[in-house]
Order: sequence, then structure tokens, then C-alpha cells
Amino acid sequence: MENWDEQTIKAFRKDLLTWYDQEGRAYLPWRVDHNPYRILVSELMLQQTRVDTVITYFNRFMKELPTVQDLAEAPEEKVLKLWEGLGYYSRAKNLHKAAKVVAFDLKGEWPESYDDLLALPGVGPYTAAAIASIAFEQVVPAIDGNFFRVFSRLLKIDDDIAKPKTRKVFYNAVEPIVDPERPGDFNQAIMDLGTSYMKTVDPDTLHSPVRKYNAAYRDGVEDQYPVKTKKKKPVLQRYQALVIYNEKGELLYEQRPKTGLLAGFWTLPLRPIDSIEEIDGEQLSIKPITHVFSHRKWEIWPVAKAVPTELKEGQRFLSVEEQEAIALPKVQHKILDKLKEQL
DNA sequence: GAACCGTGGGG
DNA sequence: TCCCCAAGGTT
Repeated sequence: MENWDEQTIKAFRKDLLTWYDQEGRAYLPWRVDHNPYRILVSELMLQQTRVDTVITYFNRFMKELPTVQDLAEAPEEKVLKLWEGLGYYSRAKNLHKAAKVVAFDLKGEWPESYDDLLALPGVGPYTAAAIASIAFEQVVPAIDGNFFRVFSRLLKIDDDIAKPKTRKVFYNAVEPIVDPERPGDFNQAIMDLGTSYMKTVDPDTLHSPVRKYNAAYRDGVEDQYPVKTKKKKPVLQRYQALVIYNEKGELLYEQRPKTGLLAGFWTLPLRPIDSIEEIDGEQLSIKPITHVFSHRKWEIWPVAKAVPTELKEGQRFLSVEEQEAIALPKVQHKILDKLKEQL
């Protein structure tokens, strides 16, 4: 691991921020000001999600719920509808809870320190540091995937970034490097660097504004950084989806459990099967609907069934209007698309 | 500390 | 088709 002296650190900050001022993504909608509410919403949306995807959601969200008070007072269903399709829906629920804490418990007074921000629901070490530095100029490194990648290469840090304890290694290494004058810009500059010259695949280090600080590039081992163990591949799960219409043409839905995958969302009733031979009813499709989550892969066979004599707990018929009014997970939209296709 | 939690894009 | 990934947090 490299160890920079004070002179190198100062030169690095200057080169980084000079580049950031000229070529950073100042146009991103959450960078127009340092409003902590806008920063909070953007950071929650950006967790494990690409910038290009988030921009549209962010602008719509801000138009509908411009202030933390608006969000705190909004019904959860509205928040989820604005989040529909973004995934990791606990983020939306936590964002809603955090807004209530700030607007009601704290009476609109924002927590400004890293530790106080960390106490908000959905706000972990990275997000707390991002908000503290960007909105409140607190001098803390916002260590996300970009930060890991950039500094693993610059400093040749060999620790596995998939391991939780590695965060401390990086924190100790980079804490002295964060610019005390412009901590928020420093962190955002690292992110911009990490998605441009120092991106994961096919980086362009030769033209990077901080090439001369890049120890991995210097030693010709840049492709070995960051060190990161691979994720396990999703496990296949087969279901049959019960397609049941009532006399009004409404479709039977079932609410998922309050915890776990797609918690609380409505989908067609899904029944686990071990093989397609177990399908019980009129098969509506020759090919299954497949949907991949981060750790599971669903294979779904739609099956027509008769109208039940009475509804079970957690079941109800939904009209088309009702289906469009509530947030549905992507996999349910895929099922609906397939059903339309069959007609 | 490992497993869980969504989705879409690109090679 | 499959694999990897992308501004992580919670349990």
C-alpha cells in the first residue's frame, strides 16, 4: 500500500478539484444546490442504482414531493408509486420514515453530523458521510463503490472490498486525504472520477487527471484492482401464477408477507412447484416468465383457474384502475404483459 | 459477518 | 443466455 506525504496529498486535492470544477457532472439535478432533503432523496435512490436510471425518478419525485414536510405527510402508497420500478423498496419505506423523523420528531431541524445522520432509517456509513460532506461541509470520506475502486488503484490497497471490515482500512488510508476546505466536492469528484477515467470496465487511466498518483497503473497492475470476491449466482425458483378473473373482469391478487422479498406488494397468487409437470390447471403459456432478483431467479407459469368460492386472507380482486393506481413490482408487470399478449 | 434485498444495461 | 455490475443498508 502506498503512503502519501503531505505535499502529495495537497497536490492531489488540487489536481482533482481543478478537474472537477471543469469537467465534473455539475448538471446532475441533485447538484443544483446543497439542500439536505434533495441530497437525502438522491443518495437513497442511488444506492446500488445507476445514475441514468435515477435522474428521471428523482425529478418526478421532487416535483411531487418538493420538501421533507411534503414527504413526511404523504401516504406511503404515494411514495411507493413514485419508487415503482426502482427496486430495493425498503429504501423508499426508510426514506419515508427518515422524512418523518426530520419533519416531526426534529421539527424540521436537520441533523448535520455524521453520527446523527447515521441514526436516520436507510442511512448507513456511506450515505451519512455523503450528506454530512455535501450538505453540511463535514470533513468525512464518503466511501462507496467508486471510492473503493479509485483508491484501491491509486494506493494499491489489496483488501477485499466485499468484506465489511475493509471499510476501516480504506477509512484510515483516505481520511487524511479528504480536502478539509471542500469535503463535499472532494467526495463527488471521486465519484465522477470513478465513473469516467477510473470506471470498472475499460478505464482510461492514460488521460486521467490524477494518473501520476496511480500506483497500480504505474506498476502495470491496474486490472488487479479493486480486489473483490464474486457474488453467488441466483437460485432458481419455480412458481405457477394463478390467473383468476371474477364476473366483473377483475383479477385476483394476493399480498406478499410484510417482510422479505417484495414485502407487502400485491402479485397474482404464486404457488411453488418443483417442476412444470406439477402445473395444476390450464397452462396459459408455452414459455415461462422469468425474472431475476439479486439472489433469486423466478420461473413463472401462468395457469387459468376457476373463481374461488371465497377469498382467502390477503386476497382481493383488483380492477384495471386499481392495478394502475398502486405500485406493483416489475415481475407482476411482466405477468400482466404476458396475459395481454395471450388475448 | 454473511445473507438478504430489485432492476436494467452492457459485454 | 449468462454474467457482471451500479452512489449500500439492514438483519
